[in-house]
Order: sequence, then C-alpha cells, then structure tokens
Amino acid sequence: MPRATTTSDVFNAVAETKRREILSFLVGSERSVGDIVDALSLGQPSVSKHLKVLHEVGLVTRRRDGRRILYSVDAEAIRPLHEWTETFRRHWRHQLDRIKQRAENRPSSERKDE
Amino acid sequence: MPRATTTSDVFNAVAETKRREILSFLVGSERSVGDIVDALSLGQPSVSKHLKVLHEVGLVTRRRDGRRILYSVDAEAIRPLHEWTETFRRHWRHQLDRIKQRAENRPSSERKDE
DNA sequence: ATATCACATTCCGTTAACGGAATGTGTCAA
DNA sequence: TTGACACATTCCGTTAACGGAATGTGATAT
Repeated sequence: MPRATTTSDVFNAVAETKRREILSFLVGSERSVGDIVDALSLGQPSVSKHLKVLHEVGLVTRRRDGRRILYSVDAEAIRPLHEWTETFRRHWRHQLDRIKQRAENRPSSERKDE
Repeated sequence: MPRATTTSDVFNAVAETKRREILSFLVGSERSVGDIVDALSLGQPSVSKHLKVLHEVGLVTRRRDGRRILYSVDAEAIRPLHEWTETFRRHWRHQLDRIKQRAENRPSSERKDE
C-alpha cells in the first residue's frame, strides 16, 4: 500500500509546504493565480495543480473574473485539523505546568484559564 | 522533485491516518508497541516504522521497561500545527457570526425549504 | 549458554507525488 | 476571426512512502 492521496483529506493536502504557503497568502483576500505565482517561487502549472488539490478537499473556492480566476480560502475546512490538535492541547499545558512547578519548587496550584 | 519526507516536519508526519491513530491512542498514557499493535489493525513492523517517524519529528518519546519499550506523546510537538490553524480560526468564526446575525435579524420572514 | 520474548531494521513490489515543458481551454480586444 | 492573455491539463522522469515477510538486536528467564 502506497502513501495516501493528497486529496484524501485535509491533513494530506496541507502536508505540502507550498500549499500551506498558498493558504497563508490567501487568508483574508481573493487572489488570482498570477498573484500566487508571483508571490511564491513556483511555475504556473505547479501552482494550478496545488490549487486543484486544495479545491478538491474544499480548502479553497474559485470565482471567475474575466480572464482570471480568483481563489479564496474556505477556513471552515481547516476546522477538522484544528479540532484534532485540540485533543492534545491540555496535555502540553499540563506539561508546561509541571515544568513551572518544578522550577519554582512549589506545590501544585490550580490553573483556570481557557 | 518528489513529495516531502514524512520526517521533514510535523505536518507530513501526521498526514498518515495510522500515525494519527497511534497518537490518539497514546494520549495520556504510556503504551508498549504490543499494545499499539493490538489496538490498531497493523503488523508489528509497520507500527515500529510509524513510531520511528513520530519519534524523529519529536511527537513521541521512548522509555525502556524490561523487554518492552514504552511510548508516550510529546504534545508540545503538536503546537506548531495548532498554531498554524489558529491563523484561520477567526475567519471561520466570522463566517459563523454572519450566519447567526442573519438568523437573528430576520426572525420569521425567511423560510427555507419544505 | 540457550531459548524466548519484544521490538527494530532491511528488503521488496506497488503506487503516487512533485516540478517543468509542452499543450489544451476559455476569455477578451480589435 | 485572429491574436494575446490567464489558467488548466497532460506527459515525463525522479523519488519516496506504504505494508508484509524475513531477519536482526537486545533483555529476561532457566
């Protein structure tokens, strides 16, 4: 069995650095393919292929504007990733708390924030 | 240029479903390789190889206990992933806010479907 | 020492991704 | 229509991941 397809889920889609860069570049604004090509150091075909992957997993939406096609992020599609990391969030907090406690040589104190 | 290595960063390491399952299984408790093999439906060599990848990117730590080796999650290593998703968090929140506002501003004048 | 347990590593065949070059498709202007 | 522009798709060679089988390594028990 080979590696999973890049379009199998969001995790595989954002595994590629260039695709993450595209998403970061796209945050909060519509951008044409040409804009992205200029922003990243990549050829136009490669950018189009990355955008295709991102579109297939729902991370970006397209809109035609004359000859150009404008892409936007659909942030909602990133939620599964965010929620998966949330599972581990309290654990790294607890680790930090324990480290702090040892460093300060104090008994445990409750932390309540959120 | 081929695909990035699974050990190149955390994003590539967690792209694989089985590795995410291992991490989820490992949350909050030390587990031996045998425990993981029993929990997932995978051969022992495959599990060991996945653990090697996770260890190389710092997502898990090892400890020997007699003949066995116990693995734990180092949740801290997941933070980069979490923080990257945080960039997009407020954007999907804004989307939800807009949906809520529409629902509140037009109490009963808009009925969809049925 | 030897057998056994628990795990790591190597070898193998299959499969897919990546960038670049070439080519295809659709839109606008004259 | 013709040509130019903006982007998508196809073809290609290179590279690495995946699981399973076989094998290697280290620790315990007798």
